[in-house]
Amino acid sequence: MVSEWLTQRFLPQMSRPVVTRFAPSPTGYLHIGGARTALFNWLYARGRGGQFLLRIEDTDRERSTPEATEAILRGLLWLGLDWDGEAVSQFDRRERHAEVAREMLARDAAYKCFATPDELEAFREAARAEGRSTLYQSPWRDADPSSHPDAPFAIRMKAPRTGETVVQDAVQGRVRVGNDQLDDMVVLRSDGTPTYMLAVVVDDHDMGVTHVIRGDDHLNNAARQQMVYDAMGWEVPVWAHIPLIHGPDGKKLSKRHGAVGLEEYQAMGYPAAGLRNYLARLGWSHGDDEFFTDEQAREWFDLSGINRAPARLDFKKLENICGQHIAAADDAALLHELEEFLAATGEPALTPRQRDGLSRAMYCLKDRARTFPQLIEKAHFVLIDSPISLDERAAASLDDVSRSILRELTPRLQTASWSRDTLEGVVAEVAAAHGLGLGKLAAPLRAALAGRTVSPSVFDMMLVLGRDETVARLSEATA
RNA sequence: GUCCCCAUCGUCUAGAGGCCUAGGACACCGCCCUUUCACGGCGGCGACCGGGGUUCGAAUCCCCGUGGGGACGCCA
Repeated sequence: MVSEWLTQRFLPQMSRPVVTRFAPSPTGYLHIGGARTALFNWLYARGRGGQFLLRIEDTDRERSTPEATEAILRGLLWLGLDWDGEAVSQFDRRERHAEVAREMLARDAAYKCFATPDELEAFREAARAEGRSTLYQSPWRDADPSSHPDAPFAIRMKAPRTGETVVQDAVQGRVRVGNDQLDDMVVLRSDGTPTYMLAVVVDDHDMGVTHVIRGDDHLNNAARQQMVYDAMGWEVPVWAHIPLIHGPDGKKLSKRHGAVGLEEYQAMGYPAAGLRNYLARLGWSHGDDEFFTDEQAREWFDLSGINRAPARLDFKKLENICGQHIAAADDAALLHELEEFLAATGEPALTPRQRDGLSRAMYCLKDRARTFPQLIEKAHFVLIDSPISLDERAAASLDDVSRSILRELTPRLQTASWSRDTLEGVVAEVAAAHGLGLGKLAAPLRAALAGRTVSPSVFDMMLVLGRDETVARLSEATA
């Protein structure tokens, strides 16, 4: 029992060096679901010393745009998913696809179909109206070649009409499809261009792809595509059809759920490492592990850990994971990523002074933020210039009494040694002298230093700002 | 309509016949820590879709319902 399960899940994957691929069609932005598919392929290949390839499925000339291709590449790069070699253009390989179609014709695995698109449409309409199956059975399948008209034709696969096709899937298990459900799909259009069904198989074979990890909306297609592999005598890759990502309401992810394109996630300020972690964990698990590094993900990732049910996007959890990654990140790397975020969203770049301050403040900022905008918000005190403006609540906490106490504190800070212990001692003494708790004095101090009522610890701010700036802000606030 | 896939707390999930009084994480609610916001700590709430089998024993295996999703193009 167990050994059979092991055999089914693992055996096909053990023999060949792993080659995976991501094959998006460049008709828009990079979908967050597509990004996860890419991630799974990347994780699987990288975790096994294999190759991760990229192919742009641009055979639909109407809808494919170079801008969309650019957006996809940019998105993958931002997510940190590097591919091996050059991205392959499927359109560029159309001659090869046509060659395979002709080869299938020669092998009698395919035939010329002279039915026109109008005839097909009429057939489907009638079938639908009568409640019959819309699967098209071409009269040309068994027609005598000598009776062929001198007209444009499409090349159709000669699919078996009886029996069943079995798709052995690493995620879905053994999937059986009755051959009466499979029609003679077109592989080469009457204009001589290949269809997706043909191109995908030829390319995957030629590129040496061993594992096809893709959305389960392709599960049905796998049965059809196997016919092409069989017709050409090619080895069928390991299939792994992963469930799609759904919106928070369980419906197919769409615009109305908010962010769908990867670039929107970037613009919202999620760190790439956090998004990788979250996306990897969505529909895949390794025991109870929730927070992990890329190294761990590569080591742990396996097809057997992929769930079969669609998963819903949960922004709260995404934020939480991102917060953990920000907290765990190296200060310098985080600053660099923050600057890239600023650039990507069209924000003004940091001044040298701001970068310097941020770099010194990072230690007390990063365990409080889940996204880059939050990080920037927390860093407000170090980003602003004198004279600093107070928001309404900060202004309210700087009343006359507070100001007079701060005026008393200022000269003492001018002579105190600039360490946390000393600063805490000095502030505590001044507070105590007025019969106040630390909290009472911290509020106006915070207002004076940050112009707000929410900020990092007042002592962290003083340490980051330094004596001169601290004293300057206090003098300014009490003037 | 036909075919395919799926089904554990609100969400992501652990679970491979006895380790399950069903575990973890996020969210939510308390309390603690605390100079604010956060972090953190402790605790609480909270699920095996329904019905039949199989078995000494079922979240786990089988069947039927139900509910979701996907596919049915000379789109990809």
